[in-house]
Amino acid sequence: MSPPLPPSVQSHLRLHRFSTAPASHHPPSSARLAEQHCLRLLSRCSTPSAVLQSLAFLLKSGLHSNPLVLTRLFASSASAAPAVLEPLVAALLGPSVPIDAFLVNTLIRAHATSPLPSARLRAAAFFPLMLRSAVLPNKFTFPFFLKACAALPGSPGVGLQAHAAALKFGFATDQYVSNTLIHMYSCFGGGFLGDARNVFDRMPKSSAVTWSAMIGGYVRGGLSSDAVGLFREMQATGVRPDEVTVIGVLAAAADLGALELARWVGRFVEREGIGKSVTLCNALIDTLAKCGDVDGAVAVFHGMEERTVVSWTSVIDALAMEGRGKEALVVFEEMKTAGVPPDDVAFIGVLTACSHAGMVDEGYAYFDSMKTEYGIDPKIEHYGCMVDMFGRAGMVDQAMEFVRTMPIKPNPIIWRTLMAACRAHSRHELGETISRNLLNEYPAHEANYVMLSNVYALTQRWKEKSDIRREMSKRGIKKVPGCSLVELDGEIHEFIAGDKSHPQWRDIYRMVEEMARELRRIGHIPTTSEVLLDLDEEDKEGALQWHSEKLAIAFVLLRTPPGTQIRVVKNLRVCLDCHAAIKCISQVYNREIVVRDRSRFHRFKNGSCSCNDFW
DNA sequence: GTAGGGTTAG
Repeated sequence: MSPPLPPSVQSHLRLHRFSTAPASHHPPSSARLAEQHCLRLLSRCSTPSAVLQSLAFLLKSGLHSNPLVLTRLFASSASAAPAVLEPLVAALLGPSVPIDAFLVNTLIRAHATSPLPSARLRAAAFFPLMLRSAVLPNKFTFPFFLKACAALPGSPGVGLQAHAAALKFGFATDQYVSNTLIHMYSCFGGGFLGDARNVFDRMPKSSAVTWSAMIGGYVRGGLSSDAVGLFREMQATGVRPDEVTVIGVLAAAADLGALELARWVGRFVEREGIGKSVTLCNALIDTLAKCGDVDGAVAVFHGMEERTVVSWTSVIDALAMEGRGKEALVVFEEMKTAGVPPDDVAFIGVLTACSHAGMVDEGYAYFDSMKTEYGIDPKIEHYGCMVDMFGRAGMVDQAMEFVRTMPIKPNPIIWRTLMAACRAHSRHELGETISRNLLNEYPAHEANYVMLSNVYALTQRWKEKSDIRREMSKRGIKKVPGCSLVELDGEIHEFIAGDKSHPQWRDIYRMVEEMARELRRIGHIPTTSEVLLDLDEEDKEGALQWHSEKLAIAFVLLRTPPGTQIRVVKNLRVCLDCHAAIKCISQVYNREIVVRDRSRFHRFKNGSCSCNDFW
């Protein structure tokens, strides 16, 4: 059904009828008039509803087969709602419309950038349509087409065909096409990163775009060290990095927790006169925060002339990560006062802040306000925050009831959040039930085995526990090894639990032993029981003493002068024993130790931690 | 009318 036409269109229709009446010598063709009107209308189409109205007019006036009008409409609708795109496609494919490359290109682009997966899926299908209609692709076709394929990382086959077609039509060596190929392959992940690198290596000429695409690809693939390495290579070749390149490097620094690098990028941007756009500042805020420099992040925020909802959200997240929930809420209120309406992502930050600071009532009020004040439908992430909030506060039954009654099907993350609550508040029976269900539904996920095994350990059911372990190894499921990173003099050093691959491992292990002696001297008792060993997600085989964070801390203690801050980034959560041990280390060695966990920051100083043992 | 980029529950 067509929506009601706006008054302007209705008045035009009247005008239209009027003008079709027999007139003077050169009667203007009604089709021509309507087309002109339509083009005028479309040139003002900036909102989905405007596009929809134009569409209604098109269908009514029979212009939906006019290629010029259609092309313009597709271009206007690139940012419009998917609901608009669907009838457009139907309009195109229904009547016999003369198709040219321009039209198909526009169509591919409009669909490739749609937020709806089904629309993106269709984007790539327009290329065969082009060939069927005996239209040759032009130089604009492949960048659009490949970008559409990049949006479908689940079906790399389409992308491979696209690459083959680009070769066949002689466009594969075009700069734009090559750059997009790098991007596309790196979006596919896994071994395709090698294909991206292949394209990159074979390009005779490269630009900042080329390097940025490859750097971004490494970051996306979790190879942030390689991204940084490639950036250094880029500087050696003399290609001038631009804003986008630098944003890629910042993402790498954020991933690695490399504060020195992040600060260096800040200075580099100033020195090189790279424009400090809102996007760049947002990346800088996020990166500094993820490297543990919240105050630096806030300083960047305050220095910005223009701020978007992303800027505000980044600061809120930064504070929430440090457990500074009250401050995060203050910023959220300031954002609203500043006239920036929060979006769904901002609410995730706010709800996380409430959850981590134990502010259940506030959290509930904000959750309600999403819908009532801002018309935002909560997504699974928001429900997840609420479950976490109840769970952390010890309201496990409320959390369970919340999950039972929520309008979205709970996903594994929701169940794992509940599990964490059960573990923290000793609700072993409920935990076991959830854990078993989870494992039945998702038998390929290692985390689910670890959880059930932890429940058995907590209830001293060693037999069941070892059964689970056996099941895991039988299925070839491995735990993710614990891994800690530290940055020293611009180098990133990586430590894995119990590994001896570092060139200085002998010194490091001696230092760890010395640390253990010192800790015992002041009365720290290592929690070596198997229960606690398994409480962590860390590999069971790695003895507590050789947990990666301890190796990393020992290394930095050896290599830096007294009083220097120690910063560690860990891929998993810190285990109970390491948490207690690091508190003591901060006291004995008089060092501030900042550990970025999988979920938050811990600042150890004078024998205590900023998380107040609540994490 | 063409390429690379910022915030997201545990």
